Amino acid sequence: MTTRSAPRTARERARAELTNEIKAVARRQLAEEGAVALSLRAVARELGMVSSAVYRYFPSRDELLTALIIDAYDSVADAAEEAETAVPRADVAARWMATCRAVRLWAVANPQEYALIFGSPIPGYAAPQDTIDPAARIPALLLAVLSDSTAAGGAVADLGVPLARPVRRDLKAVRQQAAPTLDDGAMARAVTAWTLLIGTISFELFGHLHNVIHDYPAHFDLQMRMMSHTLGLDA
Amino acid sequence: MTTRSAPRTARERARAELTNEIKAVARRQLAEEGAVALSLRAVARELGMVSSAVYRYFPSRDELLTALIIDAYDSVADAAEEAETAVPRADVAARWMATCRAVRLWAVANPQEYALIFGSPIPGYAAPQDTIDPAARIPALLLAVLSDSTAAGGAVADLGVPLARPVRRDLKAVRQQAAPTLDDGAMARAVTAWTLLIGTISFELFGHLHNVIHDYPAHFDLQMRMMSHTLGLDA
DNA sequence: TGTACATCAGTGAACGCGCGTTCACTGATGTAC
DNA sequence: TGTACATCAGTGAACGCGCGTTCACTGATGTAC
Repeated sequence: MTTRSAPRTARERARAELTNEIKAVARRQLAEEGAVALSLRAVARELGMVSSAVYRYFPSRDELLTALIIDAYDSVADAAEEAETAVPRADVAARWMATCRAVRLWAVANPQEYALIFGSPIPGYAAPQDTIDPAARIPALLLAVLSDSTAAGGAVADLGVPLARPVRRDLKAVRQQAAPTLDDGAMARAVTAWTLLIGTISFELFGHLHNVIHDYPAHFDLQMRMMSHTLGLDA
Repeated sequence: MTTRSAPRTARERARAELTNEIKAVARRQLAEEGAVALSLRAVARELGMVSSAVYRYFPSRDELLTALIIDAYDSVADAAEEAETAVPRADVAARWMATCRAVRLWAVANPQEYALIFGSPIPGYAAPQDTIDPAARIPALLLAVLSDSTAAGGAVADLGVPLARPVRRDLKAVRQQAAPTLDDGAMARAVTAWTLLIGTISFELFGHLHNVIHDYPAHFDLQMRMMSHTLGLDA
């Protein structure tokens, strides 16, 4: 939802609007057929323009895909941040649950966009650098909650296993960038939490719990609450 | 690796062989271009036959896909079972780690086949009933290890949160079918473990740990060992 | 404010490609007597 | 064992479809003087 400096001329305004319309139509078609079936020609058709006209806005199909991917990351992160911000700062467990639930609800409402960013990579498509920052917003949010928790005296459960040196090296780099107050154990648990959050949603949406779990929200809540306990958030 | 009753006539033998050849070529093309790009025509071309001839063996593209999916489930389950069987029965922690590592190694060696079964669903393709049994083999293996562990006195870590009724209902149904000796807590942890196993591998293969984790095997081992500890396997 | 030129959006035709599936057919393999 | 008929594998042409991308073009919008 980045609002850039307002376009001045009619031409600039029309261009910004059509760019968004193209993305909106593409998003709709994505929702129906999946990312791989996304076609510039179909988008153009639905907009009533000739297929070559779309090239004035996106130089190739991949660029359109990239735009959709960035929008999806921003969209889910917006939802998560909004939910998390509404919770009193001191209640770290509730902040964690609010974040998790917001991500799941967004995913259930936008399954193809979810698959676009968390499903199998699209063959032949290489994600450019621009996707990195938006992709990091939710992990950053989780680390912020965990940092606030440990600052308030919360402690993650003992790992029960030693940390190998290469792992410590990797965790150190992330910590320095995103959560300087967390120790190695908390960082390792944070990776677990992030993996489990997305893993649980993917299992639900990709059908791996079909005929096994029937009450998805209850299942999700339990898994995330267990994680909350392990992260020391309800202490 | 199901070896059926040996085909008798030359025609039957040729048919079985060509069926396998088609699958093998399809598997190779899958590895290169991904599931969505899989085309009957390309497979036929590579086999030097006319595209319509493939229809003698698979009545449609979807049927070929189904065959590949079932083979993939069986292939990864074979690898996991073989690794798990090689470990002394009493060492449940080692059996758990052997299973996890075997699944990851298979996935790393066969990323597109992994994506076929654990990635985003293919739009327009509905998995038939035949995939259910092969898909259940690895979860069954994990439940067997956990059952042996609790039978020997091992205990999963306290959940720290109560189990809602709908969740208990779902867990009960699975237990009755696959692990009658486990209690609700162990069942809930088993779902976590299965989710985390696949989630961790998906994060690695789908690029979500790119530039974050550099030593994937060490990262994977740590996560699975932490889980082993939580499951009470190293007690 | 008015004109001359530059920029840009959108058109329409074309290139070259690949796909799944059907169908009538030839010729080889298998089976029953 | 030998023949007559039935089954099956593979051919080749065709149907009808959609795709991404390029290119020379018209006409509208914007800008500099």
